[in-house]
Amino acid sequence: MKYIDKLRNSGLRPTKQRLQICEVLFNTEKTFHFTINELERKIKDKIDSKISLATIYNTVHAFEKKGYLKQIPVNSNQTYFDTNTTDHHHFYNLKDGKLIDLENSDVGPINIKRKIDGKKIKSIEVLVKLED
Amino acid sequence: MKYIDKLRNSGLRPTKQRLQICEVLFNTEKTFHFTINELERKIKDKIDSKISLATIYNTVHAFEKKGYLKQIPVNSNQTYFDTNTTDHHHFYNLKDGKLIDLENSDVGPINIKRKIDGKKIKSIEVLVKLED
DNA sequence: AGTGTAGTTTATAATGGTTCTAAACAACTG
DNA sequence: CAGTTGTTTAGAACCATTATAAACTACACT
Ligand SMILES: [Mn+2]
Ligand SMILES: [Mn+2]
Ligand SMILES: [Zn+2]
Ligand SMILES: [Zn+2]
Repeated sequence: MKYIDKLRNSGLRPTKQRLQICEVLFNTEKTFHFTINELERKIKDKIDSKISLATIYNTVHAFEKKGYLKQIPVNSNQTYFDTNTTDHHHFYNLKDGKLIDLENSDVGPINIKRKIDGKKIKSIEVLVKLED
Repeated sequence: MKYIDKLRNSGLRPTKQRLQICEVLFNTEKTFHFTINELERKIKDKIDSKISLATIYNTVHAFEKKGYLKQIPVNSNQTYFDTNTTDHHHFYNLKDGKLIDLENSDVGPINIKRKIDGKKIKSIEVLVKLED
C-alpha cells in the first residue's frame, strides 16, 4: 500500500519482493547505511519468504538509479549504500567498518574554488576516517 | 642507489623488483593516481624484465603501510592509489574514472565540529564527483 | 667467501563480491 | 483473458584481490 505508488511512479512494478525490500529499507525511524551482505541478513530476519541475492542486487541498483539510495565512497571490498539521500557527509570507523552520518552543519559549507572545463559538480562528499 | 636507503630505512629489503617499482612510482616530475592494473601496464612499459602481479600487490601494500602511497576512497571495483601522500582532495571524473588533485587551497579548511568518543580523526578526504 | 635465517618473489589457486544468463514467473495493457 | 514486457531466480561467470607454498635472495655472522 505504502510503497506501491512510489514504485509505480518510478516506472518500477510493485512486486512482492520490491515491496518487502522497501519495508526493510524505508519503513524505519532513522536512515541507515548498509552493504548488500548486511541487507541480505536484515531481509532474512524481517521476512519469512526468501528473496534471491540477484533480486537484492537488482533492486538496490534500481533504487539507486531512481535516487532512493546512494552509494558512499569508502575503501572496502564491499559497496556501501545509504538510505539517507540528502547531501551529507560521513565518519568511517576503520575498526568496524561502520559509517556515521555527519550533518552538513557538522562540517560547514564546502566551496570548491577550482573548476574543470566542460564538467559540472555532481556531488561533494567528505569522508572522515576514525581510528582509536 | 636512489631508493636503496629509503627502502632499508623502512625495513624493506631493496630488491630488484622494489627498486624498479620505485622508479615507476616515485622517479617522476609529478605525482599521480593509479590502479594496480594501470601500474602493471606502466611497469611493463618501463621495464624489460617482468614483475609478477603478486609482487606488485605486495609492494604496493608494503609501500602503503610505510606511508609512501595512499589509497583514495572512490566507488569503483578497483582500488585507487596516490603517490601524493600529502593531505589533499580529489575530483573524480565519472566519465573516465580519473582522479584530479585538489589542493587544500582549492577547498579551504574543513573543520569537523562533531566528535566521537574514544575515536580520533585519521584523515579527512573530500571527493568531488564530476559529470558532463 | 660460506652458512643460516628471515624476508621476498613467483606461479598458481582460492576467495568473494558482483554481474550475467536464460528460463520461469508475474504485473500490466487492451 | 491473451499478449507483452518487466521481474525473479539459481546458478554460472567474472575479475580484483588475497592466500599458498615452493624457489629464491638479501643480509648477518662467522
Ligand atoms: Mn551500482
Ligand atoms: Mn591495502
Ligand atoms: Zn549517511
Ligand atoms: Zn591525489
